[in-house]
Amino acid sequence: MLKFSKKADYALLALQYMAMVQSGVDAAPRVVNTKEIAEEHRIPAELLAKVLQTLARHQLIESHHNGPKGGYMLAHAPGDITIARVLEAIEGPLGLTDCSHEKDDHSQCEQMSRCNIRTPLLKIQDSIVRLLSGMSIEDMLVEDTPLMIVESLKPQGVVS
Amino acid sequence: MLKFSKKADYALLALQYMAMVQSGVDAAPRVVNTKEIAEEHRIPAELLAKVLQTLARHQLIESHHNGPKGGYMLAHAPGDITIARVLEAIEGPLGLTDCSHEKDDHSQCEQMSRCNIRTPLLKIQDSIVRLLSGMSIEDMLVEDTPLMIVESLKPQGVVS
DNA sequence: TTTTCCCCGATGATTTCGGTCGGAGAACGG
DNA sequence: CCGTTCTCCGACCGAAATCATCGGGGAAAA
Repeated sequence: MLKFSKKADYALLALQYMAMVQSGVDAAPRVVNTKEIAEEHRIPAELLAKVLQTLARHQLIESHHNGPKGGYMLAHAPGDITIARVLEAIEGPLGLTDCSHEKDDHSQCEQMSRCNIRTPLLKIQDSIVRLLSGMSIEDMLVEDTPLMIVESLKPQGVVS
Repeated sequence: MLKFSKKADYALLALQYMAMVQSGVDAAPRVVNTKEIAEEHRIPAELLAKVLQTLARHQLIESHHNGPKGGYMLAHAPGDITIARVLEAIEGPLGLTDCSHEKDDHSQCEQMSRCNIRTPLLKIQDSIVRLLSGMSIEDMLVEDTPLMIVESLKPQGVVS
């Protein structure tokens, strides 16, 4: 459960590789093509191509279709590309429930009035989104990944 | 993305309802049956039944098959039933990637040696699991759900 | 005995996901 | 100048998981 799709994995893999190439020792803004990433990570090139197309359509990377020397480049600084943005580009708006992005009226979900778990789940979802928004591709470059601290505030003192 | 399955939704819904009945104004440890929950929340009874069976098999609730007065009851205090436990019971061990529960050797994933995103993703996963483990069914009973605070620590000062 | 409940298995429909195919445009080599 | 080669791009298709349903069986209460 909570598993990323392979497309999301490939997207993160590719973006991390592109950031590593660009921000690496040679600061030359090189253009990388699909095959290079696919061979580097031993993943099917066709599926990766579709993932990169989606990323380009969402402005996360920019495509240079210049024939044999074409390819992709990051459209933003690695620190500005958050995990949340990548996931939203690949798999649409992220939300735990179907009713995450609906108004409080009962337009869609009939049983919203009887639903007692919507509010708590929205809280959890908000925390996860904030978590994913706090980590960027740049954070995946360093060896020691920044650690996320999560602590829960319980207003009323409940006995554990 | 990151969406819960309907079975997970039904499980949380049912557990919250059972907790509300048990910990409500009448502290009588009443037994609730499948049909009652299904009609209360307007969800298909057959699927809910299977969900409850799964929860019982994982010791989260206990079944009382006492004929017409049979049903289910919480097996633990609502504060001891975390969201993480529920999700694991319904959908198996939770992990962002396929290689979450593998050792560091290359037993399964061929490209693990080339995978530069495994460590960061494991960090994120750990945060999410900690988040889901920090919230219980009891927290879904109160009106104002406890809020989760997430903050990221960036060890080395990176320019934003 | 009849009803009502929990329990388990098998089945079909719907959606998503993973993967593959041909087409259009631009640079390189002759 | 022209064809080849390389790239990106969109449409297509089969496989797999999921959602939902049904039927059979056992046990306890009415």
